[in-house]
Amino acid sequence: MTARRLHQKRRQRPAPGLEDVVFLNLMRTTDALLREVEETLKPAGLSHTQYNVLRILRGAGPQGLACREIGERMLTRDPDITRLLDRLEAHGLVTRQRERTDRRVVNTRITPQGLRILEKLDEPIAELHRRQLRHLRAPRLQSLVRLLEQAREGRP
Amino acid sequence: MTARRLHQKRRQRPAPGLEDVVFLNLMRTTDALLREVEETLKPAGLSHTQYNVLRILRGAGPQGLACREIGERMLTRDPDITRLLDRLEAHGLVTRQRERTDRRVVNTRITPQGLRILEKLDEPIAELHRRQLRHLRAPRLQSLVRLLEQAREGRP
DNA sequence: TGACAATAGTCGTTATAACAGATATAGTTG
DNA sequence: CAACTATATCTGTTATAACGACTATTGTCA
Repeated sequence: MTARRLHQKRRQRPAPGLEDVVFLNLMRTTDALLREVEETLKPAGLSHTQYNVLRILRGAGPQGLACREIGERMLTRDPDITRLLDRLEAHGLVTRQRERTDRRVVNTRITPQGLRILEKLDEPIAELHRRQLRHLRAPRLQSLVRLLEQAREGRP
Repeated sequence: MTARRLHQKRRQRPAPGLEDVVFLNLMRTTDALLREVEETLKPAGLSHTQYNVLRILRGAGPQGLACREIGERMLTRDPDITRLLDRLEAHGLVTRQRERTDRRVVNTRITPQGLRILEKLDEPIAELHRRQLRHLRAPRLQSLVRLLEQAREGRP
């Protein structure tokens, strides 16, 4: 047994388990892909969170959504939807309006300008994702999706 | 063909490709797992980025590392290592010292206190990861790792 | 109805991330 | 060796995220 770099402290730490390796790879891969997405969004002046919210609002259609519902649909939960929407509203990409029936809720809708920005981004983003994952053929992508779903199964 | 919710705008958007679904699931899964990790780190007063850096420094051993090297090893690239280390230094978890041979570089080392904190977290974090992924047996975890590696292949 | 809890969102504050430019030191080359 | 380029880090600034406390409105039930 060669002794090179066997610091006494090191030996005490158990070897990293497979689960830790999964987590590490998840982080690295997500970070790598996300970075390129943000690069693509930068010219439009959107963060990926803002982009995500705009897509949610487009998906919701003309009747709009309440803050809470937006929060529930987001990819990466943000505890402060209010100010996120403030910024989008300041840029004219969404409008807000208090609900008349229940005056607690504020309804948010995407504006035509917001829709235009999204439309201009649709194809570049789809193209990017295709390029990012072009190494993998459909069956592998499907396994990946299935494994990712399973990985977060049994969780609130 | 039923007409319910066929808004004219909707039809124009192409159905989301498989690659988009992969990306969505990556984001969701990473977010879900990371959230619980941060929950576990909170009592120790560390963000996951800080935790990551401490682990890198522990791995580097007593000779320490330069900022740039830390940056290269991080899971999620941070453009401002300086202030991240400032905070860790303020909490007494790392020390910094200008290199004598090359006075441009600043060497950062983890302190005994930093090591103690890490040691207290090692088992809870490993346990969490095991729990998070207990649905999946080793072969699946291995496929997942392989697919994640492939997904970020051919990239800087 | 009137007190109380639940819900929806907002605001103040601090911490951290992102971006751009500045500073100091080291290598390189005519 | 002087000028130039590259490297390593730092600083100023703005934007965003995270955490709590706070307000307004609605629902519930004695």
